[in-house]
Amino acid sequence: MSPRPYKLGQRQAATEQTRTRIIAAARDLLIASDGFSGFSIDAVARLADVARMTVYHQFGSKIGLLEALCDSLASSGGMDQLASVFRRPEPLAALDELIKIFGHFWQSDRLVTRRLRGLALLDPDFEQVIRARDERRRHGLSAIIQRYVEKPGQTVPSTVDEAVNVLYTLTSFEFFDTLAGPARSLEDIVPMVQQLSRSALHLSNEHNQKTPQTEPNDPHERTSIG
Amino acid sequence: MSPRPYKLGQRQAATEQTRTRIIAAARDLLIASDGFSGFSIDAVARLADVARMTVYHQFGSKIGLLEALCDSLASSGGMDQLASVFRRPEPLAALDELIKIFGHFWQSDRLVTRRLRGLALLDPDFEQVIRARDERRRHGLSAIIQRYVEKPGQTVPSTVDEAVNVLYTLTSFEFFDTLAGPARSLEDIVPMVQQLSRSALHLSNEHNQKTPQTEPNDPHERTSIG
DNA sequence: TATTTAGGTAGACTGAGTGTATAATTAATT
DNA sequence: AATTAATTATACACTCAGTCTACCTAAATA
Repeated sequence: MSPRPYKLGQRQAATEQTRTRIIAAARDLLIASDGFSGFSIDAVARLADVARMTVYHQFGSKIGLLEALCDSLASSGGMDQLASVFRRPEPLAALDELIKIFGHFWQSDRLVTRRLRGLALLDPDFEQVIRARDERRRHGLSAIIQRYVEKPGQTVPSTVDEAVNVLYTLTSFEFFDTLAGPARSLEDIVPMVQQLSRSALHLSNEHNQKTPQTEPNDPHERTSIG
Repeated sequence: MSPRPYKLGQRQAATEQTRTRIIAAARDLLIASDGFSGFSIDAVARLADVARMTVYHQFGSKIGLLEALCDSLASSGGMDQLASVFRRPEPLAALDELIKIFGHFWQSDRLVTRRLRGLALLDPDFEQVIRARDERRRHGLSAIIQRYVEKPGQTVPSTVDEAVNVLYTLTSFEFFDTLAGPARSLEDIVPMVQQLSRSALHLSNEHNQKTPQTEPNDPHERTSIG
């Protein structure tokens, strides 16, 4: 009755290869197929040359497969380089590099990422998968900005949260993707995002007090740095 | 054989009411249901208290129904107020008001809009519906910025396109939605977007020449307005 | 009033897709 | 040689989109 101990040794390699082949097929299908139609477990299995049941056996469900695809994209998209960002002593240089790294990441599988994020807007389960990863970016930005405000010590914590939130938005995939549009390469817009982020930081420093909800009818308000 | 001429008079009112009821049901279902699952023609028909065939008869397909929902949202979301924007003589005031109007629009049916835009990322047919509307916003921004640069006459057209593109991104639903997050009301972030847009405009004016692709290792680069 | 038109309905049907269950196959492990 | 786990083949229940046909009904027309 008691199950005999069993370690898969050589078999694990074959299993990993099967999983990799299925994930690659899922990625290819998301790129090739028109949108999300045409992306089915059946089509993935056919493209990966495995039985449909194997996909379910390895990933449990469609969402499970796409979650594994997310992991795969993060590994191959240079997300591991993020560790070097937090070793930089200068916060603004770290911010610039973080923007650059994420620019490359968003670009590396832009179509696939777009589809995955579209699905996250429609499926609450999958939304949590994406949100968890986004929150890691927010946490990284928070660490950078914390060190940034520690030097002059001029900003209150609530304003720090606001600044982090703006940077979080400016470094989102959606911002990169919309800004790049159909023509601009994502590498071309990295400097734009970097400059916008600097501007946002300066704005956060200026407005330690809440701006009153005035009518925006006066275009002559001072916006330059005093 | 030749069909007798037929004008629907009283019947048109009843038909309009049916369409309105179906669209309202679709909107409610997108809000209530978990994501996009649970949104089916059958569910919409049941909630609107019509036969499933009636939905197909009126809207042709699921995409057709959602396209009609887009029209309905634009009507009820205050998009008609955009006409007053372009009558403003001062471009920057017009920009501020455009941002304000879109802020209210994005907020008015935020969940529904999010689902619709998520679907647009997955379905190429529906993507064109959304893209066409977004391009109208770009066109409006372009008109404003054209008048803005006519006064000092300092910026070259290619830079105008870049400035319009940045403003297009800053006024996108995705930017508002990400910036607002779960806690901030969209009305609270309208001033942020307005200030970021001003900053982006100033950056566009400063950088008529392309910035070289340097390593972002120097955090002491001048970023203030000289 | 009789006829025509068109919106709305009912029901059946195809086709595709997800997810589950069960048993059989195969190869590595014990 | 027995066991374990991956993979497979097959069948099943269920949902959904979209199409088709026939029908009912009320308004419009002659």
